[in-house]
Amino acid sequence: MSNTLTTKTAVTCENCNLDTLCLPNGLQRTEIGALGQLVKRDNIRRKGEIIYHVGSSFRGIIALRSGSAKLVSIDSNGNEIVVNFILPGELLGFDGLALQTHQCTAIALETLSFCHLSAHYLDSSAIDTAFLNQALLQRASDQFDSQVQKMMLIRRPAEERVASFILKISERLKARGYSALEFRLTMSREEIGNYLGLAHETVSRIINHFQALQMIEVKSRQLKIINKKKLLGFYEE
Amino acid sequence: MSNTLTTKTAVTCENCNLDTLCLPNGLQRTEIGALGQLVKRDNIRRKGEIIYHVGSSFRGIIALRSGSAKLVSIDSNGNEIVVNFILPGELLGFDGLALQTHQCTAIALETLSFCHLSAHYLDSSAIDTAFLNQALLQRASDQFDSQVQKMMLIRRPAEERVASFILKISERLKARGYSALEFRLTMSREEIGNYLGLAHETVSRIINHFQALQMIEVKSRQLKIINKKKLLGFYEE
DNA sequence: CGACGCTTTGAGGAGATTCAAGACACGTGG
DNA sequence: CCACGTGTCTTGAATCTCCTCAAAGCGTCG
Repeated sequence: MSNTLTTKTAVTCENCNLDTLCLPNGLQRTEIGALGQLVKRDNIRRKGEIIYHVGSSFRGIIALRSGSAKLVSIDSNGNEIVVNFILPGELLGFDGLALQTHQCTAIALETLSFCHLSAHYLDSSAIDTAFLNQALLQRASDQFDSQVQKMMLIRRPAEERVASFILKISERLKARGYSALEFRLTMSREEIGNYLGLAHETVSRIINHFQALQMIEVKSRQLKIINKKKLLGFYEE
Repeated sequence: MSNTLTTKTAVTCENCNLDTLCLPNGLQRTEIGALGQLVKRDNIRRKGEIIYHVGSSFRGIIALRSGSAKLVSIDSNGNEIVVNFILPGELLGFDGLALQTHQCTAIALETLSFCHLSAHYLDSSAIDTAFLNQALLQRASDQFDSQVQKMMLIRRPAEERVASFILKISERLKARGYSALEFRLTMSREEIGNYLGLAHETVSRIINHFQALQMIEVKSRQLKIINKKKLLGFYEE
């Protein structure tokens, strides 16, 4: 692994800059080292390519190292809904845990790289599984909490949903070391609308309305937050 | 525990009639016995009483033995939404797992009883925690899957949501040994509407519309499914 | 048996969708 | 480097679904 052609030095869990966000968070130093042995790195996908497909057997938990992805669910009529967007440092794959078969499809929104913690080791005792299981359980529950939060958001008026969406993306990017106030959306209006339960025209209208109100500046997918308080005010009244 | 005043013999995990639905499902006989030692039984709540409250510290996973409950989430503005309804044999409490603090409130819809697997033992090694952790992980993931399913449902037209709701309750009751075609709803129209993202008047209208179409028979909360195919047809076109 | 809460039913209105068309951005090839 | 084409984004107008408000009917429980 150390003789790659990249200019970077080999990345392990021990020196990964996402370690505080990713699964190792909370593990002992030695355990992180052990975990590092079990992880497959340097997986790459390009825009539109699939990370895993609905119905495929669960192969493990995935940690996004760079780039972004969307998690979509498809019902029996072929309706596709965006369950979540995944940013660097975030985990992916919990939809395959319960039934050992993925219930969703994960698709790259841009070029991305990810690490892969093989399912084989999730129930083996290669490392202190008690702690790892605990961590996984927490992450899985966290996914549940997020869905509940999203459910609450979907009940709110369209403008609140969009305001909240912008602010949440901002927060998540900030937590990962990116600018909180100026960033590029990697998903289309259509995908945002699908995620928020709105038509893409509605999303577009509201985003431009926010711009007219001096809350944000938008140019296509480039977004700049001008007045965070006003945005917050939309759903904290 | 065996010297209770009830007429039933003492219930343990080993002789509980919900064993195939509850957590022990898949455990070894001896492990079920061990698990039984850790469970607090005979907890009772009456209609409207709280099982656990949002913000309270996580004390463990709960298995509903009889009766039904609702799981509600409350946002910063005091808006209350019904996240889920819980039927006998179903598990509860996963909203407290990630942050060790409950994110939701669980409330009895009628008189109910439940078992309580103390959180203290979830990370101790009193029994084969590898297996139990695995089981818990699967249940937690299952909760996530359910929320994704619900998310998809909420995108559908109101009539589909109600049809799906009726059929899902029917299936869940059937799996627990109750009649699949005739049952009593333990929740109000208001609560159904809240759960499905509809006004209670809309729920009422649609239920009565279904009755006019000879799909169901309704008398207040008593419900009888007359034509399951027609109901299915509403969202499987 | 009376009161309260839940359910039903109707009318009107608001918010978001759908349909349609034009503007813009981006990647491709000349 | 620019022209072109495709897909994305914007904007407008008409429509529709579902909500809100209002009031009456029913059921349930003290």
